[in-house]
Amino acid sequence: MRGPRRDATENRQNILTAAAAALNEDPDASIESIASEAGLSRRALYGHFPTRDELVEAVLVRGAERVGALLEPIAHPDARIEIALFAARLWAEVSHVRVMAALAVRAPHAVRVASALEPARARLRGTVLRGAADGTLRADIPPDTLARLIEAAAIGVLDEATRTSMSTEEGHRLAMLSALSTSGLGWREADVLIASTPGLSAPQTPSAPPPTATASRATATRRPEQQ
Amino acid sequence: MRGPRRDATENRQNILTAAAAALNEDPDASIESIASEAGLSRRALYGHFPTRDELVEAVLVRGAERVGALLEPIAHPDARIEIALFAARLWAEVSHVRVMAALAVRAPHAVRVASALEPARARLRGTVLRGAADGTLRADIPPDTLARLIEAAAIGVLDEATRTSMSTEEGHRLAMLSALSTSGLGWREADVLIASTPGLSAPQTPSAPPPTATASRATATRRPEQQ
DNA sequence: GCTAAGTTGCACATCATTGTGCAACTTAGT
DNA sequence: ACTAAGTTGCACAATGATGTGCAACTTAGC
Repeated sequence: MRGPRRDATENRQNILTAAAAALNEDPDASIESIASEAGLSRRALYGHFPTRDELVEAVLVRGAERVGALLEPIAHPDARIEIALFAARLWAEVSHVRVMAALAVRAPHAVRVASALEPARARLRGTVLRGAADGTLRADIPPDTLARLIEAAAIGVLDEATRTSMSTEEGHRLAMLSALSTSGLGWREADVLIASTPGLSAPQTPSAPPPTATASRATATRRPEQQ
Repeated sequence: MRGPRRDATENRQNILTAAAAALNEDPDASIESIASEAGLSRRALYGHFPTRDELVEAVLVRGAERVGALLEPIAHPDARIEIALFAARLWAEVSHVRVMAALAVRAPHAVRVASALEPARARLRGTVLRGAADGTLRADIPPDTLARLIEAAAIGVLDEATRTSMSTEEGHRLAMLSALSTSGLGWREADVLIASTPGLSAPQTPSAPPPTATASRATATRRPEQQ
């Protein structure tokens, strides 16, 4: 009789995604707003997370894990293509990535975000390094710096995608183009590479195609009093 | 007998730059912290700005004006070069630009920042449009979008510059490279363009004495501090 | 249908921050 | 040296958000 209830653990996930959405549009979103977006009372949140900070932390870790897991299986002999694939996959996780990017700016969380993202970043650095070594990527910028610039460029696209409603295909393409351009490719090269490489042309998202972040808002306050 | 004192108006400037610096590392910096950074008491700030919001607003407007004024005189028949020049000038105003970028994310200020930056952005859009029309810039991304991506890329460099201490020369070069790459140039093209165009090669800061080679050690020297 | 897990609403303490009022002090400008 | 402009420090009210305690209620799982 003392097992944790099923709907409770599932609520925990709701809270996390609600928090991600809320923090996405305002990094200072209050517990209150997060709770209402999750369809719970403020008080109930404390049953799952003892502290706002721990909640944010959880969102962070979860996001970083997702991104990490998403990037991990990607591999390609051509560093350029691998980077394009990175960008493409990142696009599938727009909201998570943006939350982290937004929180990374806040002084208090900066360190945590950094450490949470480290694995994924290390991965990118590795790819950039390889590309610089075999001449497929630019050689005029130190690899470590270049890796961060690519990341920044990718996040730029994600921001842009959120600001203007952008179709999934368009975002997918832009993310790759941006990453490739920053990597040193001329725009024609980039276009050709994308067009001629099977697997880059279309966003093959089997799961859920994320349109553009947070859909529901405003009318909150209402809680699900189902049967 | 009733003229405003000289040191008071000069304190106002101190406050603004202090606020810029403080908000730069934490967009939520308290009045207290801003005051102490400016060397004044919290109470004294209210003698200059009635409200925290108005202070932030002032920082914003000032930053936007600076950037606007900085970009306004730039003109070049070649859109690519004009963009490189934009990036270069932006580099000279790192802190101001970064503050605005950081504040642009905050929900409350987003609109104001946007409108304050509008002139500068319009300028960039114009240049991108021209470049797209005459074939010097990429044609695979809608100009308006491209303009924002270039902006994002530039800010990415600025962030990177702030994170790692970066020499003035390095930052200058990176800012231009990043903008040009996003604009569609291949890295070799970009390098050649910069090298072959007089006026792009070095950060022409009349005030700061160019570090005479002796200083630069492995660990990059310092980054250009604002006034 | 029992029961513990989970939720709710409210009251309450705490805390950080903002913005004001006021008296005393210091300084710039004349 | 006189005076108004500016500054300081303190006290104080007002928020707004966080986190806790508690009693009552609802629901999932057995």
